[in-house]
Amino acid sequence: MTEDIKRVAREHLATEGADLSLRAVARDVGMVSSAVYRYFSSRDDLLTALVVDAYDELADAADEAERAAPRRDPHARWMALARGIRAWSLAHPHEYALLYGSPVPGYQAPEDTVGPASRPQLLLAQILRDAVAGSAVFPAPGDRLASGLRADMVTAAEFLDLGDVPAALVVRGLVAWTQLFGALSFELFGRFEGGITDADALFEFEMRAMSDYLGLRSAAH
Amino acid sequence: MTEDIKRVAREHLATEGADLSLRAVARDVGMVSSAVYRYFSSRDDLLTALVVDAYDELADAADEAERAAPRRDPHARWMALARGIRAWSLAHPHEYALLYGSPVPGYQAPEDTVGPASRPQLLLAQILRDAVAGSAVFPAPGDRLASGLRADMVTAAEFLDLGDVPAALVVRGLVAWTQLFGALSFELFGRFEGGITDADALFEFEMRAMSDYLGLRSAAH
DNA sequence: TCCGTTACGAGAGCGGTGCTCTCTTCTAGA
DNA sequence: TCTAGAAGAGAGCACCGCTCTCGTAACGGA
Repeated sequence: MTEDIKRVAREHLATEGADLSLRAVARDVGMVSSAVYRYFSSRDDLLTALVVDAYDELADAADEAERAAPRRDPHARWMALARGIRAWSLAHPHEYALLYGSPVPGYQAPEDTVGPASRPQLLLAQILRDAVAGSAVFPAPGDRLASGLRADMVTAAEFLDLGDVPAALVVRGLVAWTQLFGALSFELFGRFEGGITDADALFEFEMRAMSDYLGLRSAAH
Repeated sequence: MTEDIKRVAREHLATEGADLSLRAVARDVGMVSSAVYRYFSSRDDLLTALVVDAYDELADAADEAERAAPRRDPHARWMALARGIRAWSLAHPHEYALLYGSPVPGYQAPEDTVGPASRPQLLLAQILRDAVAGSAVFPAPGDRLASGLRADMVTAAEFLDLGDVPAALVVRGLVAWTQLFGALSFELFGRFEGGITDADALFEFEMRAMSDYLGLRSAAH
């Protein structure tokens, strides 16, 4: 039953967006609204369940896309990861907005979303780790990091299990990650409406630029 | 009266966020909800007015910050612009979400927002134009642009009145712009909660990286 | 001065929302 | 067979956006 409600809610999410109505979902399931509260303690609770599912779906899709790239080619893996994330996001714009858009008013993402939320980042972390281990990354220039920034990067490196990845590369990974989701947000939230017609080409350019910025080596690049 | 309503609505926006209630605004103004409809034909109409105002405020703040930087130092101007945009955004998180966050469900930004929406971008355009005119930019490497992407950049260059700025630099400007707003969205939408403590330092690093990427020359850089 | 027009606001009401409370029914286990 | 608990129904509360009607006050022209 819980799965039934989530399924219908996902459909509503896909068509109407984040302002899904618990009553409408209940109607579609064939229940009265109060009955839904047997399974979800509130509308936010239902939303949280969808958020967690969406993170997992995104991570699965990205993981699968990334796995198709040759293991020893970090550039190809990065591009595959980025394309995989974008493909899922374009196919699920409302879910994307839920995950990476403005926070739903009055909705505070609870603790149990941070685990799933970090899964996509772990995929990039793994690429960087493998690249460093396999010497498939050009040595990062000696960026001077402010002490607070360096400390944050060390913490992040521990959290993401980035063994030998230097802090200077970690922060560059964060820059690339920011670029990726900035690009997706621009595209999905309609900021390209007036002007950009070839969003595919722009995205490819951006991700290639980030690959260069990360210093990822590639067989054919 | 219209200004009165907008003022109160802005206050509500600052405290509650995008789900502002027309009735609550009316109460605070001292009117009954139906009276508000004399001034705004719908809640979306009121929201649009706030959006336009917010774009203008942001552009004004960014413009003022940018003007404080030396005219012939494009790096300093870019950093000042970025810092100005960030400062306004941190001071007005809900407005930022309204402008650059996920689209409000069921709300379609009407035509009259595209003008104000392009104002901030024009500030970057001016920096690039001056930098090229004053030879204060390292020649952009010969990035190969896909034909569709090149065409889009030419169109954008016309729209933004970028005279001699080459397409390869225009697209880099777009990359930097994307990075800027990606960073702000991450910060403002709470994606830094677990880990980043020195957001200032990270932002400085990112914007400096983008300045390098753009090839902006600086007296002391 | 009188009258008609117009702007402005109040009020009731419609259908929708999230959520709570109470009540009934149904089912599984002792 | 009896009982405890789960599951759903229904009514109701306070809120929402929005529409319609009505009263009032101000103003301009004859």
